[in-house]
Amino acid sequence: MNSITLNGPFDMKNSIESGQPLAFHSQCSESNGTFHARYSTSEGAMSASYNKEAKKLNYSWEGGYTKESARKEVARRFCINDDMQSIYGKISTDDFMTDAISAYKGMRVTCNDPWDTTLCFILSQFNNMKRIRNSVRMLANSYGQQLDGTGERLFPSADDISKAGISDLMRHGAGFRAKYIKGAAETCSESLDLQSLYKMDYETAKETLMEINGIGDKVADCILLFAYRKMESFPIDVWVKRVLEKVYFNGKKKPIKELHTFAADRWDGMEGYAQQYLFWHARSMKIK
DNA sequence: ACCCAGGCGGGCG
DNA sequence: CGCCCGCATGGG
Repeated sequence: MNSITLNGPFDMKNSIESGQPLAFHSQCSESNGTFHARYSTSEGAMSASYNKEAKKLNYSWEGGYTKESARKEVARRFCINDDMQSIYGKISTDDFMTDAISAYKGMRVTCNDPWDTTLCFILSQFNNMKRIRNSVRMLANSYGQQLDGTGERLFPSADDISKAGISDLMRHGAGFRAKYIKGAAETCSESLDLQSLYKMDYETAKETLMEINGIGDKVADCILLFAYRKMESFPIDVWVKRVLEKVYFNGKKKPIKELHTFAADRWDGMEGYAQQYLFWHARSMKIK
């Protein structure tokens, strides 16, 4: 069994279930304290589990991975080198944040493939978590490449989706977002190299993403955070908006623009991690 | 039955 | 430019 020993705190369950891309395309189970997840990528399938006592992240794989590339995938995916103490030092600005951190200590902002993240978060608009999961599963089953030897499907690539018809995409769970994911898939397989955004600064990368129909301020920030890990990004959805207004503005409604400025001032350079803890704490506590 | 969901683009004032 | 509206679909 291949494994990686972790130093800092790690909460695999919440890293996956907290509404990040893995929440939409992994299958999870839990048995006597060990959390297990299986997820597909464009190259193959990965099985990973975390043993809290031993602090070991165990993994195995199928498809186009080598021993080295598999290890790299897991280490990168779960961001094992994030310095959690330093991050917590930066974002534990008040009681609400310290509560969130203690509730989900070790939850990581994971690192995901740009196209996977783009597809997941275009699907997320005006949608709920369960339906997003089902949509991704249906799209993978219909359009993803087959993993050799199994009936399992890989995550559908931009090329796979670009070849589908809009009405078929609609029927496979995308609904009115079908035209957006097809357009994005065409752009990403023809004219825009998503790899090129890694070397762009936050603002430029965001402008580039928002040129795609169906990607607005919030979805762009999600892609920049969960794929490119640009920590200045601060996706503001209904939950984050509500919790910010409640905790920091005495319940007063504030425009998105002002909330972005607030976050940038308060969690300067680590807004992304702050958002993930705010979001998941607010959701779990059903703060409205 | 009825309400709502990790927003977005388009149309209007 | 800001505001407001409709949007496919299925889970609660």
